[in-house]
Amino acid sequence: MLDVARHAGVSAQTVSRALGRPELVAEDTRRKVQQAVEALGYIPNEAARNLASNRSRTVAVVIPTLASSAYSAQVEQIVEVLEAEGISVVIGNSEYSMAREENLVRSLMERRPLGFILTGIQHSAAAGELLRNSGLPIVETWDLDGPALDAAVGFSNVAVGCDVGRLFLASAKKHIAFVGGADAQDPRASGRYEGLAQAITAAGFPRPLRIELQLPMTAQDGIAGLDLVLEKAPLTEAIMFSADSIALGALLECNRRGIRVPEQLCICGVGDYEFAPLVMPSLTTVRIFPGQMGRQAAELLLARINGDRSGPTSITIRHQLVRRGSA
Amino acid sequence: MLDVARHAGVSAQTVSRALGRPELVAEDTRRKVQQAVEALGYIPNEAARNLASNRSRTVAVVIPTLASSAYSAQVEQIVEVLEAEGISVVIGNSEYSMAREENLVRSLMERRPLGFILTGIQHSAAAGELLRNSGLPIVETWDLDGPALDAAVGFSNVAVGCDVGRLFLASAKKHIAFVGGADAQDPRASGRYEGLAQAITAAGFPRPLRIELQLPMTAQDGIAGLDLVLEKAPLTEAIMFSADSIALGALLECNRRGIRVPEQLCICGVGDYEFAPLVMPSLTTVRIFPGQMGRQAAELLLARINGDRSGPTSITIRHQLVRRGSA
DNA sequence: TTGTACGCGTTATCAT
DNA sequence: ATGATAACGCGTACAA
Repeated sequence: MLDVARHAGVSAQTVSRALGRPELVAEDTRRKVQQAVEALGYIPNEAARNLASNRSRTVAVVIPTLASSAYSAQVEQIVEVLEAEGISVVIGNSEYSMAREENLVRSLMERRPLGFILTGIQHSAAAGELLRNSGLPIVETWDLDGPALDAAVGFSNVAVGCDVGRLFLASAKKHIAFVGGADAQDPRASGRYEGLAQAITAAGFPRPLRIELQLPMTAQDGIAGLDLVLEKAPLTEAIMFSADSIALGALLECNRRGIRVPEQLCICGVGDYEFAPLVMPSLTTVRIFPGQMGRQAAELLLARINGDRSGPTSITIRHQLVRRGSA
Repeated sequence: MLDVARHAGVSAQTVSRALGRPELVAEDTRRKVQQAVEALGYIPNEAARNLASNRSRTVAVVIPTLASSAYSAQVEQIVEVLEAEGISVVIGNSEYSMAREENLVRSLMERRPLGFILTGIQHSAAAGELLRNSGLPIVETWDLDGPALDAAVGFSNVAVGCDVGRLFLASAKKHIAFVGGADAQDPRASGRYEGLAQAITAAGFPRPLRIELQLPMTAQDGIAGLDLVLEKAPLTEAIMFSADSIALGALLECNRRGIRVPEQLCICGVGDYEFAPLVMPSLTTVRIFPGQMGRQAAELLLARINGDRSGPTSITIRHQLVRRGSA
């Protein structure tokens, strides 16, 4: 920066201002500085900037994985919103592990980010404390079924499960099962199961069987889930899967085995993945809107970063039962 | 850090060492420092660390978008490899624009990243110069059909097009068309078209029609591409689409219109997206391995960051024609 | 509108 | 194995 200052015949401070707050610098000076910057190929040092101003231009985002289109769509929108503000996004993949999430939070804190966007409202005690004590704006996503650390953008997984339960009931199904991520890894799945169970038991039918799978889940795991259901509860008439990925595996396996869907067995997923309308029969599912969730999470975080705590502390992203052929 | 030093009864420098290079510190001292760190909840300041050491722990990744599963799968693996080394990943979305890519490179440079992973080998002149002059390790992905700035991991898009061309020829199709991204936005599509054209013209048939679409492309755009092909070249017997997403739209539209696939019209995509085996008829496509590409790119970058320039400067990720029902 | 002095929190270097 | 001192490159606060 000193080189640029000399080249432009001004002080270093003026260069700093010309770059950071151009409105405080005379038009003429600014141009000279700009020319010097280009002539010398000067690139400001973000670390020095952060250290001096005690402020980074980074937001930390922690998600389970980018391999699932729901999370990547969410991150895509987060990046888009924040990039426009000159804020960059540092990604951490927790791989569905709270321990890994805790490590990520700890190491991301070293960057002194402007804020955090997290997945879910379930964190290790240490991570929660770390986040709370930081005093940073924090937006949690994907789960509105409990208290947020600071603010949350998402939906109620319980409500999602409820909707599916009611759909099954409307088709006069009463032997219901649920296949999804294990409770310890996937609290969102647990919420969906709870909602399903509430709807079913409220109608006077027995609490659905729950099969817990290890994450990440592929279509193959869906078949395993189907097998377990049929083994433990052969009378099952309808299965809710916690994600379309595993619902898909089960659906195709039913076709192979000659189990008629939805006559013999109803199948419903969550997510409305790209393939859901394409399979035969087409997959009934619950549509969620991860991109919107990402966008709103980023915008809410931005507001809070800018000191605006007047906004809502919780934003609901709608979900939508999409009834197709499989249930 | 001074607080920690006082609490542990040592100097700040020892704290720094205990954290950064524990092997240089006596076992006993290290434990005391560790305890002080935990007692005080000390979190190192990455900006200060970067400034003092003149070294960040960041890698910059620039891709067109995370919304496409190919790119997000790539980034997922990059993050996984680098996270294990304590390096974090900053993402930039170019939205298929070289101008935006240039801005991203410029602003990411301010973080003094350890290296860059970029998409494609086509960049604006200014971006190229910026990257070259930085002296940083750079890995370009997705395109091996030209000279890399530094190193490249990917495949030949020309070869992909060639393979599809030969497949069409093997089915005795000679009126061929190509639908894909516009040349200015999507150089990878241009490579695929060139390969296709090479194969077709080498067999003595006319150069295929090329339809150029604006990015990003959805299934809907595939229908528009199909329409244009049928309008400009009604005799077309086979269409290569530059991505499965648009091939899907065209395929479903053919079903709707009663155009028999593959008898009347062969359709082939690229990417082997999740839905490709699921549609009717199942989609013939070229499988690529974005996750592998990401992993290898990250590993190659790591090696170069560590000063190891002995490795290859170009790594080929295999691709694979997957013949299914549509061609 | 511009310049001067100082400090941000850490690591490198050298000394002990 | 540990400590003292000097940077690292910039923004803030204040003065001119």
